[in-house]
Formats: sequence, C-alpha cells, structure tokens
Amino acid sequence: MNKKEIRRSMPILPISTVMQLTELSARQIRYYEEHQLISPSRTEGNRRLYSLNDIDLLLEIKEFLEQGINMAGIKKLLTMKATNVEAEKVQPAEESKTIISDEQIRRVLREEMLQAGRFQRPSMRQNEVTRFYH
DNA sequence: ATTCTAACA
DNA sequence: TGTTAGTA
Repeated sequence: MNKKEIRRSMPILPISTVMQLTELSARQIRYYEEHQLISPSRTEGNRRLYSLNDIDLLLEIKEFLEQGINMAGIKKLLTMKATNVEAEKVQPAEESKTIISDEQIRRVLREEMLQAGRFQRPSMRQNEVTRFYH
C-alpha cells in the first residue's frame, strides 16, 4: 500500500463530519454499516471513525440508492468492483481484460435497475428507469 | 456536547 | 428511515 492509499484509508472522521460531507443521516450511515456496505474502524471509546475512502464509498452508495437499487444489488456491484481492484493489483494494466469486465458489471447494474423499476419507486415508471441507463 | 445501541405512541 | 431513551 502506497502513501496515497494509506492516507485515504486512514480512520479520522467522526460521524458528524461524514453526515455533512455525504448529506446522509447518522441512521442511514450506521444502517449501511449493518448491511456491510462499509466498515469504519472504532476508537477506544467505541466511536466510529471514517476514512476518505469511506466517504467516497458512501457517496457511491447514495447515488445507487437514489437510482432505486437496493442494498443487495449495491453489495453485488461493490463486491465486483473490489474484486477487480484486487485482481488488477496482481495483474495490472489492461482496461478491457480485467478479471470481471466492465460489461459484466453493467449487466448486473442493468438487472438491478430493472428490478428497482418493478416494485420500488412507483413515482418513476420502468421505461424511464431503464432508458436512464442505456 | 457527541455518539452508541436498541426499540417503536 | 425517523426519533427517542439511556449510556459511555
């Protein structure tokens, strides 16, 4: 791990700061942790401490949620991406030859989008949702 | 003053 | 998800 990565993964932010940076409620931030979408460290006093990477992750989660994708779907996507990152760590370079292609990720994303349009967010019709991701 | 867990008139 | 109670 290089210095840059170490800095981004350093646990330094209290939940109050994370709330402001992500515009998410403490309830939501803790809830996503319960579902293992993030894993902040703790202080000796059991207080959560988040890293800059956690912030980015929460912002991604927030966007997916706003698109109607549930946490099960988000977990799939994040897991796939994480797997790719680790894979590229051993077998670097090549954009199109990642262990899990971007195409596969888009496929899962499309499935999740469709599922979202079926029962969640009744305000937006399925057609509009899918069109949004063509 | 802040954050944490658990629970729901 | 919000909110509130009782803590640490």
